[in-house]
Amino acid sequence: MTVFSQIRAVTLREQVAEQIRIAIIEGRLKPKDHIVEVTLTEQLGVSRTPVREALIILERESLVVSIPNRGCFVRAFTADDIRALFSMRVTLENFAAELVINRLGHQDYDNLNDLIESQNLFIQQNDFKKVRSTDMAFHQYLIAASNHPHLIRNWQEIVAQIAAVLYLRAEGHTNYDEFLAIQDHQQILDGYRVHNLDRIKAENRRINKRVETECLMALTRLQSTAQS
Amino acid sequence: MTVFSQIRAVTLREQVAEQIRIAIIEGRLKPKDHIVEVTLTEQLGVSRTPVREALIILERESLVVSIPNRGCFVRAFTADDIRALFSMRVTLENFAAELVINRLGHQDYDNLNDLIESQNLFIQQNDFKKVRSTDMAFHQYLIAASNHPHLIRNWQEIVAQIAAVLYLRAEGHTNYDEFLAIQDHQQILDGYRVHNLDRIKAENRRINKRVETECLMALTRLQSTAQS
DNA sequence: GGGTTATAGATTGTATACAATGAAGCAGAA
DNA sequence: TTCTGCTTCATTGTATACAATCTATAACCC
Repeated sequence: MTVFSQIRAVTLREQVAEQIRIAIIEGRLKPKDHIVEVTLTEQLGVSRTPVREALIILERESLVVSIPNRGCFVRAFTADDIRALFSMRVTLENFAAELVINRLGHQDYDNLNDLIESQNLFIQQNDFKKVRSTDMAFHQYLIAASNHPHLIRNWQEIVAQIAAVLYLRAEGHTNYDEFLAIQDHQQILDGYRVHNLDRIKAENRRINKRVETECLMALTRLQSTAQS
Repeated sequence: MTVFSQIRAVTLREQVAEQIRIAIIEGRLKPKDHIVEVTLTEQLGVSRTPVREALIILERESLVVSIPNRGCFVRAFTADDIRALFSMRVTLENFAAELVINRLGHQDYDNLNDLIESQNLFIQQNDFKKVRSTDMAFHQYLIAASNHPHLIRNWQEIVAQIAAVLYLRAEGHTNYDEFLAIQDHQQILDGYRVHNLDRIKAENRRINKRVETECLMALTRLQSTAQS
């Protein structure tokens, strides 16, 4: 059918944006950090123009905050921000559920199940970077299946921001049960298998509430240690 | 209480973005139009840098499409795009309804009612520009009341895109009943007054479905005339 | 000392120059 | 004719220079 995949020119500004994005998500750039353009210029080996343009992109994604004539700062999330993020994520994922519940087939169920099993394996191997990405891939699969451009874009933005706060959980809430996520995903998959929309929605709410709580606890913990 | 309101420096790129945004929404820039940077440079009296940066912002808002080394083009909406826009708008407005239904008070009901009456007046005066902005203000009031940053941002993006296709309706579907919108708004307001969430959601679905249909009809009409 | 004003340094905002890319048209060969 | 390759031109991508702005520090006055 399709022999070749689309070729897309990738501009410098997008590469720069991706690098900064990853640095924020992985916590190498911390909240409130001042992002100085020339510093990135030197580290990335490009001129200021693509750096500036990348920062504009990231500002639109709410990963950085730009103050005119002052500069760019890594976004710091408040408790209210975290609550807003998760409430929006539930809204979007439940919308996705409505769209895809009658579109998924056996192949999809198998693919989703494979992701769950992979994640299980990675947990046992203590490879938490892959655990995170597989976890993400599970949710992304459902969102992508919606084929709804705005849903996909908005969800990705929200999730990137959540990822940026999740590193807080990793630092603060050191020892939480990774297998809970496995059970969560299985519950969701079962909901799709039996075409029970309400069950899926309830699961989404429950799961996101739990992760939200973990994030909030990590946040307060970090804030109290920052004061001392 | 607060004597002064916050002063916010406004950069050139934001002013440029706003001008282009309005031009697209008002239909002065038409879908598929090639936006050449130097042309805007001359018309706006600024250099290419802020123009470029403004175009990056608008690309993130999906009002223009940027192809590397080719340039920026005003977004052209397909039928699927329009359907996606309205389905997302319903999702967001229903989410807003959940958030604000128990927060609105008599003052809010009065404000919303004033907006409905103003719109009624503007219709009778045939001042359709004010009709549009008052219509928008009604919905915006409800969204803003949610105080949910992501909801507000996502909704504004969606609505800007809808506005960009609504001018199609104005051109294609010349004579539709402006008073329908008045009735719609009254239905929604009544729903809030009696705290009936399901009724509000159903109204939102119904209203957006109707406007979506009008947009789709206008789109097919314009496409058929474009061929001839 | 408390408070205001100058000054210096760093950083961002804007303008412009140069490099790279792609589209269109034309010429020539199969 | 139809395809290929070349050339030109318009336009975007990137780099850099200059202007405007802000922060902080120090000098100054009362």
